[in-house]
Amino acid sequence: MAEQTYDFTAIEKAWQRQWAESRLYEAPDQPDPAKSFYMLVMFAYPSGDIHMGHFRNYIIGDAVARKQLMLGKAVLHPFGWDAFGLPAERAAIKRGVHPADWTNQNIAMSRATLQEAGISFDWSREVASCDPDYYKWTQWLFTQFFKKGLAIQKKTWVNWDPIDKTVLANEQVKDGIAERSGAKVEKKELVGWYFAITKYADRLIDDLEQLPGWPDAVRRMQTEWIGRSYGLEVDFTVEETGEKLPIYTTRPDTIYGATFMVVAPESELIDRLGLTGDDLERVTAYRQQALTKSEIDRTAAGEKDGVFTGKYVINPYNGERVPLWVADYVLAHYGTGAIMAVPAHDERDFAFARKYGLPLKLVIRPKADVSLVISEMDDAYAGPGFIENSGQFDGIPAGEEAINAFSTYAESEGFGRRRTNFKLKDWSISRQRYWGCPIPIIHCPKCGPQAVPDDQLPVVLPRVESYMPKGRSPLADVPEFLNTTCPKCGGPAERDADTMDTFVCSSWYFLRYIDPKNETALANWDQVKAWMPIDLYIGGITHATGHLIYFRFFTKVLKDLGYLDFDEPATRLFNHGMVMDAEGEVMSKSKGNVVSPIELMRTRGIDVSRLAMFFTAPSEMPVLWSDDSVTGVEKFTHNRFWPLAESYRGTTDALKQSLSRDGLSGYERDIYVKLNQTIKRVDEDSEKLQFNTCIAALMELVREYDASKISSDTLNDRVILTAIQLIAPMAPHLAEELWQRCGQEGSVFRSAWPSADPEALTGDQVTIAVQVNGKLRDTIAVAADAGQGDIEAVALGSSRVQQHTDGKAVVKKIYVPGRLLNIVVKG
RNA sequence: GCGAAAGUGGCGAAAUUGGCAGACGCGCUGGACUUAGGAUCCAGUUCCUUAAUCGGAGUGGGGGUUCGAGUCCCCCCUUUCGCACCA
Repeated sequence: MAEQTYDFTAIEKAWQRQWAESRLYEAPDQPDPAKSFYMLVMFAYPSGDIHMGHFRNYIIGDAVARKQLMLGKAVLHPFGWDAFGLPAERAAIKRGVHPADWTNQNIAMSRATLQEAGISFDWSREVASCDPDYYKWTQWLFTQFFKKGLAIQKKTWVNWDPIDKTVLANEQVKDGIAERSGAKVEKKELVGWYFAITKYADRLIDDLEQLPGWPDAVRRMQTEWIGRSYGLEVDFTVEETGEKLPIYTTRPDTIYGATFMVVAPESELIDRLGLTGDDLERVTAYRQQALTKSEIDRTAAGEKDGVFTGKYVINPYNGERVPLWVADYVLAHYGTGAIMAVPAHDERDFAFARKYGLPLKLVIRPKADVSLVISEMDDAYAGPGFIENSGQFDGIPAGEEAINAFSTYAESEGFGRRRTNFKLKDWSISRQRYWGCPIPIIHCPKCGPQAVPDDQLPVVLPRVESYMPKGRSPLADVPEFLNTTCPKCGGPAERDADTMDTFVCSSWYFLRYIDPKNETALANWDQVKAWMPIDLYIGGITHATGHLIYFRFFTKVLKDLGYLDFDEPATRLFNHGMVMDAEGEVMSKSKGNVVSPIELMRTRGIDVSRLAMFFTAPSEMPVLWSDDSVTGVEKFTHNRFWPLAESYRGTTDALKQSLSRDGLSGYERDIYVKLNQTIKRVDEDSEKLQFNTCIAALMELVREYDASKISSDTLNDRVILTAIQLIAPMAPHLAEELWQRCGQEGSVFRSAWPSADPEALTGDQVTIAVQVNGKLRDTIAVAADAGQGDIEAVALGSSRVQQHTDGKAVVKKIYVPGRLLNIVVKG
């Protein structure tokens, strides 16, 4: 046979055409749930180019999807576009292209790239969140939430982005900086829509235990983000008026040590204090400057400041009178927006007390007979100990036991109650921007906010020509959109002019893939039950406390609404590592260090590019990409793997003929064992998404394979066909071509994934490491079935071993079957 | 500041989870074949010592548990990530 070189371009194009024609990757609508696999990668924001990070993400999912196909599963492996959002608007303003056109162009470009890359997406199920057929159901979900009281309108202090001129959710602000625009976030009081995610806070934490297939890091981050704490709400009272001022504390056992109380500047409690004169002036001035400070300036660790209100409050436990302060280190939205300050035992209160000369009072002694001395303290004491100076509670160990005693007392006296608090806030979803999903609410002056009836959905986003951010939604200036009639009374009414946070659109897209063209329902719920939950969800860890909480929340709501019968959307989550340049810098256009995957695939081949990415590091680790990474796998592919087909001998049914270790001898037996060891390694490591070692195992097999030493045609062909199957998930075009060249019928992806012959996983001989006192002294080759006695005899006969045992007494011998013998000597 | 994860050759990494450290690959060195080679093939490649074996050291540093530690425990150092006044 004339040697043929590996013409990857022709091969890759030809197979992509063939796969599309045979609709190999189209998923059935209603699979057998026991034999289905939902492989999901996070859908993409259509920025126009596919970078190395996308490429890595998608080839990992692709390899899994292909292996599952070979395992005989019905595989759903869809893709789509997270298509609403601010960058489209920015591009529109900058270049004068309408956001819809800009988005559609980018989708077309990105889709073409992914199709050229040969990823096994089922393109017949593609969705885009900006498509009215899609966002009709985003709106329908909103109305469902609204009817259940889970979409609520509130006036609250919000994160305001002064550059993008819109509200941001908590999850979109990092360190007081807006994630997208980079602006310092300001506080602003606004009316907007919220999803009542806090009602699900407990379940969102507790159900994480149902997710052993999720990385611990993500579960921990979510737990901390939701931030559950158990504490006590205690009513202090204003001395003059007797009005209740509740505080929240997780340490009620330190309440006798409260020497002042602090209220957040936003708190309306202050308005009810009846402040006058200097007090009013001072407090008002402080409140105003605190509120105009940006989030980052305000929360910057360091100096705390505040002002005295001139008022005093009474501690209900001991009747003590303590001063009431206003300070911005107390957060308005957490607990009651007010705290008791125990400077002796809380670091922050300590710092504040020192700054303003407020007194300290000790209520915990570290040991039963050792008290602290205030004048010697340069930090608060937050350690263990025993309660003191606290009347009837003295002597109780501080912490859980004391907290219980104090809490029970407050409840029985009626001035306090146990409460659970969360750091998680309700999800702010109103955005004062154009390019988003319209909120399907009609504001009627008589009937209040009304959900748009189902038969009037979708509320179509009108095509407007002005989308400059002005601090209120551009849709508010479109009378044809705005003016409508109330669905309840028929009177004149106005539509809500805000659009939804794009994270709403991405919280349910995985359901739409299952039945993307359904016009009468979000999806056929029977089909949803057959495919869901997602078997493997792959994406970056950046979404740990955003999207990955939101989509769990949506799933739980839909379960409560009776549409779903499961609590969690994805049983296994995998966060792939980042792709950076060779110096470890994040790739970005401004740095000019971007490597284009499409360029790489065109010059070196798709499969070689994939193998290079897989081989460089296990999937969860970061990759510092350099084109040098390609060299090794490229040589392997062209010079070692591709020529395998020429050694193929054309046995019929080489994969089905029976072969056994006992029926073979010499090299044939060795290569048969090696083949089965390789199957086992590739199978196990690919399950863990460790494709780097899968490739290493295949390299070893191919190097050891020598056709000239094999007389059995069946064995020879078995090795070749199996190797092709094992590499197929990682190098699909190459495998498909070789499969066909070896005369196999149909696609390699319809062939059965190899399983290892359990009788053929060990060779005839094993190498035993011989140690003396734990140090390696020799290795000996023995028959695989040799007993411990035989092995000890050989080991003790070794001169290298004797060198270290002569003249010494053997104390004991430790034998690890098939691996190691350790001889312990003394003297 | 709090929390978590990770530190293994010149480089990317492997190590059956407590059992031969460095598989596989890059790079490098030497050789073969070549008019030529940045192609291909073969051999070597943790460090020290050695002609080579032998021997010794070795998984960020220090201690510990164990017959045996990259792996488990304690204390440091460094890096990365997450949270960042949540009372």
